[in-house]
Amino acid sequence: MKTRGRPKSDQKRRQILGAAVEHFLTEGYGATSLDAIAKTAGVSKQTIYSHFEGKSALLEECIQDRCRKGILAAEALDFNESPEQFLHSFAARFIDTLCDSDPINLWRLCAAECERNREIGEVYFNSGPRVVMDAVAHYLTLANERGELVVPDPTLAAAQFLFIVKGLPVDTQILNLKRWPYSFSAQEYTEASVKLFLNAHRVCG
Amino acid sequence: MKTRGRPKSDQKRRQILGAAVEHFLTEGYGATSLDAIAKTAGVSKQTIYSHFEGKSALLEECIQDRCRKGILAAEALDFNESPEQFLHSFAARFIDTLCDSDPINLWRLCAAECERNREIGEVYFNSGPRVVMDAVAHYLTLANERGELVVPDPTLAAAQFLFIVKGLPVDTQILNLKRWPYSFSAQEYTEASVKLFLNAHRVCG
DNA sequence: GATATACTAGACTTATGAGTCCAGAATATC
DNA sequence: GATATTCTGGACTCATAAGTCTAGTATATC
Repeated sequence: MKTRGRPKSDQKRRQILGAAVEHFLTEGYGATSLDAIAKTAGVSKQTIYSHFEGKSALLEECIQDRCRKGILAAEALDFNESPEQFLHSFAARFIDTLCDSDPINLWRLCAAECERNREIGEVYFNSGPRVVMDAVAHYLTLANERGELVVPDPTLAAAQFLFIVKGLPVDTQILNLKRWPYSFSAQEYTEASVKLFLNAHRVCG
Repeated sequence: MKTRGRPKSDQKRRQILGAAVEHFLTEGYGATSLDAIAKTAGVSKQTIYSHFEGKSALLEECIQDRCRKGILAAEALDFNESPEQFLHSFAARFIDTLCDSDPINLWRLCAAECERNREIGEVYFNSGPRVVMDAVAHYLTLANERGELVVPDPTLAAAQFLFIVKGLPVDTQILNLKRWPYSFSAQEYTEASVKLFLNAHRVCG
C-alpha cells in the first residue's frame, strides 16, 4: 500500500535519531536543543517534526534505539562452560560493556528523565537489564540441573550476581570521581565478587 | 571580628537552601528556576545572589547539605550483634532509608549533573556511600577478629554487601517502573542477599 | 544620628529554545 | 505532465529563565 507523493526518507530518520542520541547522551535532555540536533543530523528542523511528535517523543525513541544496540552480545555465550569460566568471562565482558561512556550516560539520562516520562524506565528495563538477567538465569538453571552449582532460585540469583558485579564499578563511573576511592582495584573487586557468588552456591560435598 | 552594617541572615540562608533542595529534588536542576526557589523560600531573588554565587553553586551546597542530613543513623548500630542479626537489621534499615523518594531523587540529581560539575560526585560519595561503607567494614573487621566470619578484606566485602543489597531495589525505584517486574518480592531479595553473603563468608569446619 | 550593609519588589536585559509558518525546491505516484 | 507529499532554510512567535539594576526600606555598627 503506497501513498501518493514523496515518501518519508528512512535515511533522514536514522540521521535524526543518531544525532539526537549523541546530543542527549553527552549533554542531557534539558541542555539539548532541537536546532542542535537538526544541525548535527544535517536536516532541517521541520523534518524532525515530520518524523517525530516532539522533543519528548524523540527522547523515547532514542532510548529504545540505544538499548537495542547496547545489549550485551548475548549470542556469543557458551552455556556449556563451567561456572568458573562462564561467570568470570561474563562478569568481565559485562563490566567492560557497561562502563563505557555511552551506557553510563544512557543510565544517567534514564535515571534523570524517567520520573517525568514513565515510558522511559519501562523501555530501558525491558530492552536492557531484563535481557541480561534472563541470560544469566538461564545459565544458572542449567548449572543447577547439571549439579555444578546449588541455585534454588536462578532468577533471584542472577539478579544478585549482576548487581554485585556491576554495582561498584558502575556507580563509581557514574559519580565521575576524580580518582579511584577504594583500597582495592576494579579487577580485584570483580574477581572477588565472582568468587563470592561461586562460594555461596558451591556444591557442598 | 564583626563587619559594619546589617549582617547576612542565617535564617534566610537556610530558607533558600531548603527551598532549593525541594525544587531540585522534585523537578531536577534544569527545570528549576531561581524565581521559583525565591518564591518558595519567601525571599527576593537578589537575596539568593547575595548568599550564593549562582545557580550552579547553589546546587553544590544543596547536595552537600542533603547528604549530611541523609546519612543513615549510624550511631544506632550495635557492633556486638551476631553477623545474622547485624547484617539483617542493617540491610533492612539501609533499604528502607535509600528507597525513600528523597534519596532516590538525590541520586538522580547527582547522576545527571556530576558530569558537568565534578564536585558533586565527590561531595556525594564522601558524605554518603563512604560513611556507610566504613561502618559496615568496621563491623566486618570485628566479626572477623571474633572468628564469627571469614573476611580477608573487610572494605571490599562491605562494598559487596552494600551493592548486592541495595542494587536491585534502588535501581527498580530509580527506573520508576509501573509494577514490580520480578518473580520474587523485595523482602525475599533482601533476605536472600544477606544469606548469600553470610553463606560465602561463613566459618567452615 | 551617621553610615554601611542586607533585604524587597519588580522592572529590565539578554539569550535561548520549542514549536509554527511559509515559499521554494526535490521526489515520488498516477 | 499533473499532483501530492517531503525537505529545506530561515523567519517568526511565544515563553521562560539567568542574571543585573534600581529605589526604597530594614537593621546592624560606630
